[in-house]
Amino acid sequence: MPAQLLQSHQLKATKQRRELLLLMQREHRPRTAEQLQTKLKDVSLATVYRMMDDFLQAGLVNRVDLGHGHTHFEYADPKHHHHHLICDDCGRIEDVRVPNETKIVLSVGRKAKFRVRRHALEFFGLCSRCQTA
Amino acid sequence: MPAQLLQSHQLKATKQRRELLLLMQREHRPRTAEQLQTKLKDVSLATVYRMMDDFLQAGLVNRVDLGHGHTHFEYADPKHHHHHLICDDCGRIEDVRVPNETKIVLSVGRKAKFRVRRHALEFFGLCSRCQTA
DNA sequence: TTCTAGTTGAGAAAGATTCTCAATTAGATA
DNA sequence: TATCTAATTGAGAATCTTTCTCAACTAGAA
Ligand SMILES: [Mn+2]
Ligand SMILES: [Mn+2]
Ligand SMILES: [Zn+2]
Ligand SMILES: [Zn+2]
Repeated sequence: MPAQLLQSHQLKATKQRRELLLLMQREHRPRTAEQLQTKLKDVSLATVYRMMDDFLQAGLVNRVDLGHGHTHFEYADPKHHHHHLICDDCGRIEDVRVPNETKIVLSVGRKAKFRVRRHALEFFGLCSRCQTA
Repeated sequence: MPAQLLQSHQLKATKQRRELLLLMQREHRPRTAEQLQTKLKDVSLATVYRMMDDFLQAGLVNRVDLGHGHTHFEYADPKHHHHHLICDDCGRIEDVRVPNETKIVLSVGRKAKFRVRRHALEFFGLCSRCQTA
């Protein structure tokens, strides 16, 4: 599947790209370039970053800023669009869906005459466990 | 005003902090540490970063990720909470308010039993000028 | 099988942010 | 007002993340 998905975006289906895309589909969690490289073995870190640029352009992955000082990447499954709740205390990351998000985004864009192509949204605070503690 | 605002947050009202806070209140636009330092003169870049940490903790400023590879900071005026529309083409940045945002954020937090303390939201795409061109 | 534009590895380079530590200072106290 | 001390700052080194360079390699077209 990764091979065809890559080619449908005009990307050569190299071994490295197929492996990275498959890995990200399996993980479906925000990961740093370094974390991904570790699980890939035999792929240069520079190549991970380069592939990530390609995937971002193709819309296959999203950039996620968890406020850790380095970028995280996550597979962009259009069927499971979501955002994140990030605990300031324990660092736990939960996925969350925002009701009526599509409508909200469309209305914001329409009002400003801005064609919204993508958006980034994260919530920071205290997860349920850390609130009680 | 900056002096009292600082002290109300348990921050010593040093010359550097007063100047930086005043500058950010005037600019009310996302700025990098370096851009701010340039306008301050006689303040070390390390100090700008340190003050930014203090201000972030106090909730006086927000971190803004415009996707430029470095962090921007913006004065957090509670009376003018807003987000940004960032043009992929020309880089223009527009402020935008999201209707019923407070309600949406509260409902997301309630549903997940997560105490949301802050959130980051940016929209990327094409501004009105770049759509026609 | 051949050809070539696109891709990759390895390490250097570039940038951004943090750290170290001696010198300075805000503001509490006498 | 003068003194004292913990907090803050400047300068540059250090660290960390991301990008760049360029020679070697390969996907996929012919
Ligand atoms: Mn997720
Ligand atoms: Mn703004
Ligand atoms: Zn937590
Ligand atoms: Zn534009």
